[in-house]
Amino acid sequence: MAQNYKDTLNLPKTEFPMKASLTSREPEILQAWEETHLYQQIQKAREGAELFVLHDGPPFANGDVHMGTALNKILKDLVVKSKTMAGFRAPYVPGWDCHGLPIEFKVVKETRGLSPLEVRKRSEQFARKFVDIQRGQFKRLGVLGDWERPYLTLDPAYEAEILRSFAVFVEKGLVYESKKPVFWSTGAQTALAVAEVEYHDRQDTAVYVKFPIATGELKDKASIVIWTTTPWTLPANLAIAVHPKELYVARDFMKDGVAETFVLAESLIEKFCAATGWDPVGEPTRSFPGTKLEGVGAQHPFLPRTAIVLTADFVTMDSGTGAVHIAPGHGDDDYSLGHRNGLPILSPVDDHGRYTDEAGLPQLTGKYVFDANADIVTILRDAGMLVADEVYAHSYPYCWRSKTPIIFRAVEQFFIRIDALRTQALDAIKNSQWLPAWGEARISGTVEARPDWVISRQRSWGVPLPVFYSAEGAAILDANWIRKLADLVERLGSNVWFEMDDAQLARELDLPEGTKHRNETIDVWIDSGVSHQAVLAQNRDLHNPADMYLEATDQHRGWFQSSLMTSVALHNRAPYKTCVTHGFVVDVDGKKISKSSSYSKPMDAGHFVGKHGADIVRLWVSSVNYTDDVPFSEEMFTRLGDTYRRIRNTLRILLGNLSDFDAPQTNSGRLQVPVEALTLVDRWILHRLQQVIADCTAAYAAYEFHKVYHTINQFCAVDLSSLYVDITKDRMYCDAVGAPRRRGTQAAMQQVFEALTKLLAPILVFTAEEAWGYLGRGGSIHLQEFPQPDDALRDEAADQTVQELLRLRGVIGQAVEQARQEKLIGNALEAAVVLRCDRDAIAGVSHEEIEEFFILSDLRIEEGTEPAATITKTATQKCPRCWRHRASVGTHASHPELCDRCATVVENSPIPATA
RNA sequence: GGGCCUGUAGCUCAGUUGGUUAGAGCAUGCGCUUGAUAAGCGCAGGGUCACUGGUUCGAGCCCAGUCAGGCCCA
Repeated sequence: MAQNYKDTLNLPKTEFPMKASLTSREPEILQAWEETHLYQQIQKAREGAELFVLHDGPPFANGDVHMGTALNKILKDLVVKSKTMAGFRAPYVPGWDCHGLPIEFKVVKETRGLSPLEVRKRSEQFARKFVDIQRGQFKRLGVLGDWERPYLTLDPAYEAEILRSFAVFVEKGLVYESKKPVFWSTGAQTALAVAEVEYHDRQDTAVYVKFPIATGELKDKASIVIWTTTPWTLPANLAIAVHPKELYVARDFMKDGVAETFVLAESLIEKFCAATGWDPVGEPTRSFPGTKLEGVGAQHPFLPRTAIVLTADFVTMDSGTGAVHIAPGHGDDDYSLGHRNGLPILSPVDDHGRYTDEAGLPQLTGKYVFDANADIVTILRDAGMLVADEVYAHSYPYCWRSKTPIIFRAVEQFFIRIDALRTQALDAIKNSQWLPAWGEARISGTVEARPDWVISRQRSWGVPLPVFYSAEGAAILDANWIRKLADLVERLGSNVWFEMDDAQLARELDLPEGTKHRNETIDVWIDSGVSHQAVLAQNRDLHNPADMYLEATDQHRGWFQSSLMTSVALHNRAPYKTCVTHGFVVDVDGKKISKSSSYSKPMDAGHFVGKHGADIVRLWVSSVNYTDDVPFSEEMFTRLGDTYRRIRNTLRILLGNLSDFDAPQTNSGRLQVPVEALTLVDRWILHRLQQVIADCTAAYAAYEFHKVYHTINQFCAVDLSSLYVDITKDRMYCDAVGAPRRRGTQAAMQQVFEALTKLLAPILVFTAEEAWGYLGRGGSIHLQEFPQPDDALRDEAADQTVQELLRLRGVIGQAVEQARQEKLIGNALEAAVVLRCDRDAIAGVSHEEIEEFFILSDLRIEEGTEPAATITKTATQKCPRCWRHRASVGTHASHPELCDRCATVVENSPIPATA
């Protein structure tokens, strides 16, 4: 019988499904966006609005989009979408870094023995393939942008801008040539990248060699002993390095009746003796720190030259003598130490790894250095400079291609003078905003410390290094020639450099006859580093400098810096106003993801999009504080699914409650009912909504997306779901359809729904769009602007009163809970509650509203200081329509079962046809 | 080894210029509801604020060190 009354209720009605089915619904929405050209629509809608340019740092076009890439791209999209909804014109032009070793390496690995031109053609195919793959994956994440016109560093027009920028560097005298050691394959006669080196076990002759001290206090009295596993590098020795703080001694040693005074690290004496058979004799001498040796000259063991003693932190005490043989032409540390101290680069070895005349050993000229090791040992022994030799087993780098041991060899490289830019760069850093603020210290640190920038690469897949050579072989850096080349490249692509022979190219560029060129390329960090010039300055929709760069923290040394340097060189300012950084994706234990094998596969973003949907991935991004490392786990995704469902159901119940409310089709934002006509809870929820709007828009403006997430989550779970929606159920369901207080609540809900959907739109791009569609307003939510807090809807008094009521609600809740435990009542609507409290605190709220607020049937309020509630079972009858136990049940003649409110409603409303 | 950074409930986050008993949501447990129902509501448990020492009347917050973790160097 009671069932009959269900049909007289205004239950929520909506087609908005409870189940999200994101994995199938998102692609449909995506398709609709494509068909309606949503991105273009948005740009058009913001025409003339203030411009905000987030410049995309180009990811490498290799591999699938993983969670780290997704994090970065979604953060960028959150910025772009929130700026757009804040009223800015925020175009987003995505880009890809297409040149460089990671791609070339994969191509060369697949097919070996390709010509440079073939390598280039295959690399381009490879890059374009992954541009397409990644583009699809980024779009699937809900990232909106100019996907049809991205920037690619391999575009001829882009390449031309790289060359034109290079021309400016040349013009300003920033580019110079010098030698620098690189991994060199003597088998393949080419420079190698770290990735092309593999390590094999190998036995070499290690030697202890003495360098008689030739200057200072110990002149002619002692010899510094060095240890090396590469005797062949000794002809290139120019210095000896000692640690500045470690202790050294000058001490007598004896072997086979011969006594000598050696200088070496005190802590290594024992090992030295064990390895060489020399024994210390005489009194231990006083030790002294390495700095004391600084500047001392020592005679080269077999060449007429003096090696200078330098101090260096890289000297370790794990092996050798604590005195390190330095050959600036044959080692990285050696090079930088030599460079800092003004030593020349001596690298007397040819492409095949054979000594040249420069080695100063005519009898060995032309000999392969690894074969010459034995000769060097002999020379040392004959000269009386060999302290000891030993067979030494170690792991040694080999060329992965020719399987020959590699050598460190200095070859001509081109550099950019950082010293000429450093001061201006540091100023530019100060003039930019860094988020978080410590980013400034971090990039300043790297800029202060960085050495000159090596910009030449002995590789094929890149923009040609625009250096020409005279017939005599002298390098020519000419800005005008480079500009001519840039024009040619813009027309025909950079392959011309590799396709044309010297004569052809000279003719094409109108260069002197006999001008030659080589197959070297520019460091790819220049490619992406000039994107401000090649993209921001070229695209009329954008501007330079950008408002924001947003990348992971490793880019302080990477793109943030390379872009800064090139921009300072070109314009003497930073290419960005603000740099935002985010951390890396780490697992639950805060460990690097790649180290945890369990995540090796599912780290692809596609895995999670396919399993949970892009909106969940986006919700993850929004939920974390990205300035730290970003935690990630399966559990988090489960939790996020819960949060998502809570938000979705909140939107759904609001829509359901609004089904019979005539939403205005045009003007949004206007409350449909005068505020004064609203009940307390309505005024309160509108007040809360203004706070939520203010908090969320402020959080968006500060790029603190996790605050948006938490604010909305809290608002949905507490204010709306457990309070407002729950409290207003009675009036929404049971009041007459057109009852003023019901309409008032709908007006408030309308406000809440609209604001909530808009505030969610940058994060839950698909769900917000879907929900927006049910409002019947038409168009995409992404064309809308954020709501603004309306002071007329703020109501501190209502908030105060509700805070008081919530305190009392807690007291009642506990009492009701206890009554339930005691089986006194089941449902709280069966309870008769006597509440003792300070009546003044809730003065002005009608008894009816208070009962409704507490969701009670039978409440009596008595005056008291300390709030307390006592529960008994109510004596009144249950109204089968509204389920409240009311004294008025049975008083109505035509509907004796009903309470007076319900009886009136039923009497005055036509029973729906379905009944 | 150096530079920069992080460390608050099982998870994600709050925690104002140091000032009562460190908060929220989710998760967990126990109930209620079956008119948001592969939903909703209530109540409860859960923290040596990484650790150690210091400054202070008082420290999650300030200082030093240790441990753990991240990025970049070496």
